This record gives sequence, structure tokens and C-alpha cells, in this order.
Amino acid sequence: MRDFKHSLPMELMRAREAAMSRFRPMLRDHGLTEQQWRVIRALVDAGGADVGELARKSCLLAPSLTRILQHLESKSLIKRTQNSTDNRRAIISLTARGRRLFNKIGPRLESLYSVIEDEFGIERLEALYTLLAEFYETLQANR
Amino acid sequence: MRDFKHSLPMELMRAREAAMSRFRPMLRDHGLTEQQWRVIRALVDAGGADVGELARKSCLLAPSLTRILQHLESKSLIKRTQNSTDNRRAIISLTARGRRLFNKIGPRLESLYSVIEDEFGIERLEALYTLLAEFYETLQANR
DNA sequence: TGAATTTATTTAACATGATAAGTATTATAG
DNA sequence: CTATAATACTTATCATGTTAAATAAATTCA
Repeated sequence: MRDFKHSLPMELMRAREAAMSRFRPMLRDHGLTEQQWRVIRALVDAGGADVGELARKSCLLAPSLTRILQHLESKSLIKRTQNSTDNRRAIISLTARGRRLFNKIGPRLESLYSVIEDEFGIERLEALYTLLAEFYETLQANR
Repeated sequence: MRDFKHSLPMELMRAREAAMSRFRPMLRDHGLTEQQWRVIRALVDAGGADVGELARKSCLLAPSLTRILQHLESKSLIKRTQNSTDNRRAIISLTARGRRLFNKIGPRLESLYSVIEDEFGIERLEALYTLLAEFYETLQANR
């Protein structure tokens, strides 16, 4: 059997964890988990979206997202607006408070990210992005 | 700000999930989670290890591993042996039942994995492994 | 139209992720 | 030696991951 150390899902996880461990403390200082931040960032990107769209953009399963939205709503970081044409989907968007939090955290994360760019090199980072995207597309296509 | 779609931790996660979704149903059919399988596989690889070593090899946090070991022990898939020189660390190893389960599942996962190799190509897969390992090493080195 | 399906989201239940605190054992300094 | 610190692991707590089931609104079709 292939060496245990050579397990692709594990290598992907280790690489991800190596990166996230740089970001997580900062998010925590602002009272956010990694997943909550992904939702906020997706909302800035989309400027309002229903739950399904948010789930796709933030790479979260619907049940997780449901709980996270309840949490963010209780902290007044997001709000829900009823969709007139389909009462199943409410439109989620950031509150002013949510946007302020994003504006505070976003730049700090960017600077942490640019440190990684410098350490690993932009070219190799781009090569990694490309391979990851291709890998994902390949596996989705043949699903 | 960098495009949201271009977030490295998310891309790593998506790629990992694309792969895991191929393996997870099979594991589930045998009553195992992905993490439980990682522990079993690490034990085959090491042939007996204490909790700390197991945590590193299976990429699990100690509290998660504690719970998983309790679960696997209750299903008689692993056993604990006392270490004579240090009573803090018990040595974990597979039971005969654990080994049988591994022997049943291992080959099936390998064949699922070889499908991915064929779809994506071994060369690109190797390139991906290399980049991931380098990325991990770079970020660990400068920690 | 209205019963049956489909779609969107939530709830439930169990397992793991992440951080902090607790416990027991071993190592170390004085 | 022994009080103290360090190490290895476990517990506790809250948040998320994963699957299945439930709920409710929209769609389809007889």
C-alpha cells in the first residue's frame, strides 16, 4: 500500500492547517471563527445572497450555515430580508456593523497573506492554485 | 482585495472535499468516519504508538483523538498496553479485529484512489504532492 | 384546481475541531 | 530528597462537520 504519509487528503489538510494557523488567532481576537469569517467575506463579495448561494460561496454545509447565521444574526452582524418572489429563501446581507468588522479585519488578513506570498513565492503559489483548481474541476466533472 | 474565490485555505478545502467525497461513503458503509480510519491506518503504519505519536501521524488534535480512541476501544478495534517506563503514555495498537477491518477496507480505498490517479494523471498528482509538501515545510519553518 | 413532487431551509443526533483548564506522572532544580 | 516545573493525556465547552429527517413553500401534472 501507498505510504501513509503520502495521502492526498491528509496533505491537503496539513497545508490548509499550516495556513489557517496564521490567520486563526487574529480572527479569534475579533470574536470570529474561520467559518463565520468566510460567511462575512462571501456576503461582502455577493452583497446579499440567499442561504443556498451563501453555502456554495462559503463552502459550508447547509446545517452548519444555518447555525452560523443564527449566531451572526444574534450579534447583529447580518440581517435577513424576505424575498418577495420565493418565501423559502430569505436574502442575507451584512449590517453596518458587519461591514465595519469586515473593514477592520480584512486588511489585517491580507497582510498576513502577503507574508505567505513572500515566504513561498508568488509563482509557486499561483502554480498551486492552478493545480488545486484543476484537481477540483477534474473530480467534479467525473462525479 | 484579492478575489474571494482566490482564497488558498478554501481552495485546499475544496480539493480535499472533492477527494474525500469519493472515499467517505465506503468508510461509512463499514461504520467508520474519516478520522477513525486515519487512526487505524496510522496504527498499521506504526504498529503501536502512544497517543502523542498517533496524534501527529493522524493529524488529529489530542482531544479529538482521546474521544476517537474511546470509541474505537468500545468497538474492540484497538487496545491499550501500559508502558512500563512511563505510566502517562499507554501504547495503542490494533486488535485482530481492527486489522481485519483494515485489510477489508484498505484495498477498496486504494482502488478508489487509483481512479483519481487515472482521472487527474499521476504526473500532475505528483506535482501537487510536491507543492503541498513544500508549502507545508515553508510555513512550518518560518513559524 | 389540487394532490403529488420538488426545492430551500431547518432541526436533530452524533462525531470532530479548537481552545482552555484539569489531572496524573515524570523530570529538575535547590 | 522534595517542592516546582514540565510533560502526556483527558475533560469541558462551544462551534462546526456529516448525515438523515422534518418542515414549508413552490412547482408540476393529472
